[in-house]
Amino acid sequence: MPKDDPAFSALLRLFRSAAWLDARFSPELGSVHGLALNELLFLLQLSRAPLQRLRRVDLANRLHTSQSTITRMALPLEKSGLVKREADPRDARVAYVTLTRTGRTRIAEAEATFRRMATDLFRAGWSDRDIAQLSSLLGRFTAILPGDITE
Amino acid sequence: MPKDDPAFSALLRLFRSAAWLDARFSPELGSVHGLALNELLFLLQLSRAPLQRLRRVDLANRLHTSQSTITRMALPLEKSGLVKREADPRDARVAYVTLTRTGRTRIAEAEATFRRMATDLFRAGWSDRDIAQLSSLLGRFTAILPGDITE
DNA sequence: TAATAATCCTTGCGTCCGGAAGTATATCGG
DNA sequence: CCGATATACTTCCGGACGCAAGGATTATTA
Repeated sequence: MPKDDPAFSALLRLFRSAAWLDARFSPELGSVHGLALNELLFLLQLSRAPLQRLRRVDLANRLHTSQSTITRMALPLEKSGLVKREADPRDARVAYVTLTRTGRTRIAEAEATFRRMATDLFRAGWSDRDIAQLSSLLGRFTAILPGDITE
Repeated sequence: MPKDDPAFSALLRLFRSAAWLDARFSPELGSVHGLALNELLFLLQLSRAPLQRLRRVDLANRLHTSQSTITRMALPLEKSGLVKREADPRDARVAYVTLTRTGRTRIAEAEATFRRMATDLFRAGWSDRDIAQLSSLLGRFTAILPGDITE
């Protein structure tokens, strides 16, 4: 067993951090806007997409989940009017998930509180340089992936 | 909407990275050692604990999951002999989860392949300094938490 | 000491998820 | 033009999870 293995510890800490942050943010996010973290990321992808819409396959790839999960997640969002179903005139197989006007305002509000939670998270003991560095390093993973939110 | 918000993008990228790495590592890990990623982290915690054992509550806190999940996860691991149940003579409420001898060898093997996957992950375009920096920055989150694997 | 509260674990229930199978449509090769 | 293959989506099924309730044991406090 290696004495010092930065790659190993970095990976472990990444998983631990994600699990911790998920457990920490989910309750507040759900109680404030009625959205699970997954749903926020779902809507965030749509808000960044051209025409505010995405095919279900692409959404699945961007969220690293299965197509069946997208189908199920879209249903309640449609029922609450945040999202609507659209057809593609060129290809009858695809069913776009499109952000509605109310969906846009809702995700804007949720994104605002999410940003506030993010800044609060780094308030204690993090310099601006630290945060930028962490974002940059993690960006090496996400840059490869489809749907990187670079703003 | 802020033009540049490093805290926001860092948090988003952290979640995206974790989801991607989970999807990437789980299949290989499962096929090679018959262990899910959660089970690997489960056993890893035990292997680092004094006497190779932990109370179920502590295990739940370290893995950021519920007690009922620990109860259910322990069952198949007991059946395959990687883990056994132990009582505390001082407190009849606790039921330790203890790593068995076969469990020790199994987690050692799985940890080895996990380390190899970790180094492979950073092979392209990452300097040793980058990896150490990422590990250090993420360590600020995990250092607060119980069960930090610092080796 | 006795009642109350706190802790540890398990079980039941509802929810969410991934993979396989099924349906519909599009594309490719002859 | 037509069969074969590929793609997009949905549905079904089994597994994994969190929460709330319950049972057992320990700690606290009057």
